Amino acid sequence: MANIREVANKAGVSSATVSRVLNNAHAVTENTRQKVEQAIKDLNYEPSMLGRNLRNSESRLLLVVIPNFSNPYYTEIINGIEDYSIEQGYNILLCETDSNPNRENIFFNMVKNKLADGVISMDPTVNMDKLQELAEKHAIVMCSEYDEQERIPYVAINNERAAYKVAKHLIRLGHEKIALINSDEKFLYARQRRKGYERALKEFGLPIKLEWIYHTQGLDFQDGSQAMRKLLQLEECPTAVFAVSDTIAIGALKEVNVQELKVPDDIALVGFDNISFSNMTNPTLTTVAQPMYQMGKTAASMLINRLQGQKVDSVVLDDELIIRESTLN
Amino acid sequence: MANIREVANKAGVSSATVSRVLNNAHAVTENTRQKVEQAIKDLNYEPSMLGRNLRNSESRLLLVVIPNFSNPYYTEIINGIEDYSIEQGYNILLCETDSNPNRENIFFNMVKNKLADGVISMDPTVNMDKLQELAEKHAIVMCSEYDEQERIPYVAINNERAAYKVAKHLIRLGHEKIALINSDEKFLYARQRRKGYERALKEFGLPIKLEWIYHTQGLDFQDGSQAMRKLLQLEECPTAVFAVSDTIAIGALKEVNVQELKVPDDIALVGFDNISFSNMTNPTLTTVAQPMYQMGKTAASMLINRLQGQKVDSVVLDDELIIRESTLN
DNA sequence: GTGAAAGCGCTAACAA
DNA sequence: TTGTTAGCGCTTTCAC
Repeated sequence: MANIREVANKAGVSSATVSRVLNNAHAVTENTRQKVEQAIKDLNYEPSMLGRNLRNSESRLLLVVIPNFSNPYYTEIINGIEDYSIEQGYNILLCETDSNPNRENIFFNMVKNKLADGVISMDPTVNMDKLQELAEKHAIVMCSEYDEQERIPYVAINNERAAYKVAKHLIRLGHEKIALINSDEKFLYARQRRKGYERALKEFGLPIKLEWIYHTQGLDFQDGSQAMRKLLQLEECPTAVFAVSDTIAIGALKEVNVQELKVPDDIALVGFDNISFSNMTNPTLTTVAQPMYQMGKTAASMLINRLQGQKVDSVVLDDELIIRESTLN
Repeated sequence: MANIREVANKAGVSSATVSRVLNNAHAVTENTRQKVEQAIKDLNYEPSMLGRNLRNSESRLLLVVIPNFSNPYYTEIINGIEDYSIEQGYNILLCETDSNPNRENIFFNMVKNKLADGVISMDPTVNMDKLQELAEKHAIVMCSEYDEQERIPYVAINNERAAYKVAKHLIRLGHEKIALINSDEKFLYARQRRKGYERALKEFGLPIKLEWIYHTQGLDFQDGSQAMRKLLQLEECPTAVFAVSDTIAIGALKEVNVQELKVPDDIALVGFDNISFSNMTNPTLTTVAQPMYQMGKTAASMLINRLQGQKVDSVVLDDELIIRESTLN
């Protein structure tokens, strides 16, 4: 692969001039420009990003950190991030931590090493202290999950309000025994959604029973199935279940089917995230849609603005309750 | 952020020695090593990948090209690729083409630009000629889909045989009217799976009816629903359907449910890929499991071996028919 | 408008 | 064992 000097030689100019042509600098005669462009074509030249990036000390690579590829929740967000980034001349490096601190370290080092310019973190299991430390010297934006002390700009929805809406929807349908399948409350979103759930129950004078609040280990289908199994074993069985993720809700739905009960007749069910599968289950799943693509785009634009020296503020977007068969009367 | 010279100054050695310490070269006294390591700590130094990569003219970044994030088929493969790559000190850059030639170009340019060392292509819509051209100067491995002329090493399963097994399974259950929901036969895997399907039918003396072979536009749920709708409108309705992807099969299942028919009683159904959702549907879906994680690992190891100058050969792995409720008698 | 030269941070060949 | 030096490919002053 040819380098810039070979192009310069071939065109009979200096490498500085070639560089000017490459970067659309104005101070180049039309004539020289054409000679250079011809040489570039002849030699099939492609400028090396490595050299350029070293010189400019930027990589134009953005790190996107997620806990896990297999949660479809992230895919639309990533689409949004990627579309915006590519449009702005950045590429994204998708990093899966598996909630493993070692892998997290590898990725953070890439930023310290200048292999990436900034980070969009969507990992709720992230070590906030380390992220915070990184944020002192590097551009970081959080998406979905965020730092409660708001030291790092984020884009998210109002989880408390969304959960409140879900619970209220169930109450209006006449349910009085409403269970919550929550994930680990070490996650901010989990604490917030629980708050919203409890606020609605209180507001309508319903008791909050601890045995109706189940905490899963993870967000896999099995976690949902297991949770539902436990809830169905209770003496006083709930008539409605709100799961804080669609994957959990789908696992729960499976368990209801296995036990030959019916959704929504025996048990109403609500999920969260509106992943594409939630519309393919039988019955289809009532859920909360986050504006995922928009969140991704917003996160990317915040990060890139930040890299360009602007100060950016956090953004809270609107969610939407999508009512489907799993909560129809 | 400190650079290597500052560390060298602080430790009272030359930058070459610091470099030796960083790269675990043996020719360093324990004493010097300690001084250097202390200086590194004191200055909070992290070596710049940019400088290192330029010098070594490698990026230790591998491009993984997929058509679309939202097909869960790819997630396990990517896990395999990523685990192996990280273990070998490479990182992966996940690239979604959306089957858009422009985006494909962007990614290929990253290789030409030295921003990535090699490519694992899983995109069946890839422009084979361009990929072939790239392969002349760069390390490329294909995964799942491959070049029929075998000019580029690949890892895949035997699609013809897998489809044959599926059709035979349905025939043994007594089905004689077996439809195929295939994707576009511009894809090699689609042509191969059709061949296997037809071979089984022929072998058992069943006619191949063109109206029972439906071609979808894409691999989304809707494509499956639409295909099933058409098949159910036929005068002579099939009693079994083989869909070449789980996403299609799940869409098809949805349509069967909508029409208030029963799987497997009215229609038996088989998918392909064993995505995690295929075990969550009601009924659960019979499908073909590709050894996805293994495929990913294999593809990564082939690529890295290639980068290290070895010659690599294509690999064909074994698949497995997973029989679940959608084809139970 | 163009070229010469310096330097981004690192490693490797060679010398000592 | 360690240091000196050159150079990876590019951009950007500063001259001219």
